[in-house]
Amino acid sequence: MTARVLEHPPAEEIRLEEVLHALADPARLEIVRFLASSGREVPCSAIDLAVSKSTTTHHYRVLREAGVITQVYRGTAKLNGLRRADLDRLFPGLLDSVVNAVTAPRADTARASRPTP
Amino acid sequence: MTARVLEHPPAEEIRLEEVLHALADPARLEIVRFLASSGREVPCSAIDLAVSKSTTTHHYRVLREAGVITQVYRGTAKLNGLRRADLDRLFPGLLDSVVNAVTAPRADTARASRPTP
DNA sequence: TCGATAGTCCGACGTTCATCGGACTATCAT
DNA sequence: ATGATAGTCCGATGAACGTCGGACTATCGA
Repeated sequence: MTARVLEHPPAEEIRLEEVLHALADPARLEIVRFLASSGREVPCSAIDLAVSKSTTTHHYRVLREAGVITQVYRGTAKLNGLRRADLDRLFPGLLDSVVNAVTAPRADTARASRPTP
Repeated sequence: MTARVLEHPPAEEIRLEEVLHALADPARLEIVRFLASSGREVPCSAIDLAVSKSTTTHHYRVLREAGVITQVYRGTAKLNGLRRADLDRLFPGLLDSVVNAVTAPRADTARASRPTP
């Protein structure tokens, strides 16, 4: 059918509050860290999140709509990449500080086991 | 005269996600920026937020419980200060990047609107 | 003591959020 | 075509959030 094109906010419309909100979730932070460390575009399935498939889709959309990542269809997959250049220009140092931050072990213990489909 | 003491999370318990969430609100971001630029402790009333008094209290509490600010009673006032040392040690560069970020660039400079991955 | 000042606490209300299962669509390889 | 793979869309649900007014407490100065 139609080429499935995904909406991305132009760099000028990326808002700090939205970026911070997007980064303020453990699953999304994990995605961003993975993308930052891998340095390339990866499909959603490359990152094993502890949530269901629909929730995963939701988190990627939040990141894309906040301007944190790009998403491009490629075959049945969808490649996700960090918008590092845009973010580094708009908010210098932010991405690095978030990615490099050493996170303390969470007091909250039992991690929900991933639902079995 | 009960010494009204406020609970602050020890530095080891400050979690990045909570800090990001605390910073992801316009009112709270304004508070943090004010504190960062003033470089000293100021009472709540020093920052004129566009919300009610009870909402203001709420925002300061969120910041304190996330480990972003300190709050100390002094007379009828309550002095708020940035936990810059703790934050800079735990998440180097984060505070500076958030405080120095230029927010809301206008659309009149709209050139290329394609994301740069 | 009294008033003014500074902030807290307490419901309440509507919104947004993260999460899920399940049905669905799109693409590729065979 | 068929099946496998990858992700989307659609309600729904319960929790968290931002917001408010208003009554309340604590402190200070006159």
